[in-house]
Amino acid sequence: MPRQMSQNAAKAELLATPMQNAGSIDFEIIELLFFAYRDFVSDPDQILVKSGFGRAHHRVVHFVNREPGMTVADLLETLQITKQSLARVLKQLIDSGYIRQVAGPEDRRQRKLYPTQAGRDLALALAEPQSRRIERAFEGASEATRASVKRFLRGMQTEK
Amino acid sequence: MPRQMSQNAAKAELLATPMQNAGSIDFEIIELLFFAYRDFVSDPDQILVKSGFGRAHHRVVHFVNREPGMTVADLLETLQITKQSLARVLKQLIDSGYIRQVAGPEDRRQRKLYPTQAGRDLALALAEPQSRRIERAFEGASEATRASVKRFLRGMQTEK
DNA sequence: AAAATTACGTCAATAGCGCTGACATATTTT
DNA sequence: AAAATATGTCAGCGCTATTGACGTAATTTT
Repeated sequence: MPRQMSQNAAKAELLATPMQNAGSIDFEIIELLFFAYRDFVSDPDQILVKSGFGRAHHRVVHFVNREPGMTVADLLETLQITKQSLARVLKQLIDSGYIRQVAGPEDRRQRKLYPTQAGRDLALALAEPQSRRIERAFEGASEATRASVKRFLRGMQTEK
Repeated sequence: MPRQMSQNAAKAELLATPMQNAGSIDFEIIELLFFAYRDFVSDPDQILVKSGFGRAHHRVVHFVNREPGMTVADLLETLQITKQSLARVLKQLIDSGYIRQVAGPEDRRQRKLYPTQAGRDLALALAEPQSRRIERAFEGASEATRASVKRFLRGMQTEK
């Protein structure tokens, strides 16, 4: 029965069993991270499309608001992207009046970045739905639990 | 002194104070999520470039391994992308021998997706460094803490 | 003072991954 | 027979990232 055999051979290479518990890998939490992060960024994404901006603009406006006076090099270090990637996004935010550059007082090659009031407002508007989502996820949680989650997230980061 | 005044006016629009504690928004955890997720996906990304694949391939190969026999529609629902987005990625995985399609036994319009052994191996290889990272982040944590983190991540998801 | 380095900007080309819109085919349902 | 469904495909586009190369101004080193 060559026909049957070849069918079996073909079928034999297909795996019908769900991947789980393989080598003590927790696939569930891997998926939870994927879904959680996807929905977490979906809130600001919806707001950003209205302004013609994207996720990259969000990141820039966020960190400049968090640390006004940071330099372009600081920002590249924080975001871990290339200056060519940053260039367009930063230019658009400056042209749109959300961020301004000031030559460094000591080192005038540097461009210190500051938010305008519009930039601050935008950063807050983007953070708000994310914050609400986080509060909802923490609903009923103790301070200890919040601390545990933060410790976990810190532990997920690559150490530099 | 019009010159001085215009200088002051320009400066007045720049905010030098770091954005923090505004309206009880926890900016720290927002950043922790960003950094944690970025580093979390960096592990598989490094492996994937060697095969000429990307993050989208990872997701497809992951979920097909988690639920062998899922249809294209199931996958689109899970990933929440369009079929056009999925098409190229899925085709490449099929052409490369990581995934196979089988016509649905009841509804022959359906294409049930199964991993090959190579597909299973790839999914495991990609999950492994992520799992190690998660274990490191949980190092010393109790079962209760792990459960709390999972509950938090579940709470971050948009309810359907 | 000249040379090297640094901080930043920019031009050009490319890749990955998502999107919309339109159309085609096979199959199942009505 | 007609309508709906599941899937595939073509074409074009947008956003974000990449590498490589080059330019300019300012600072540091020699």
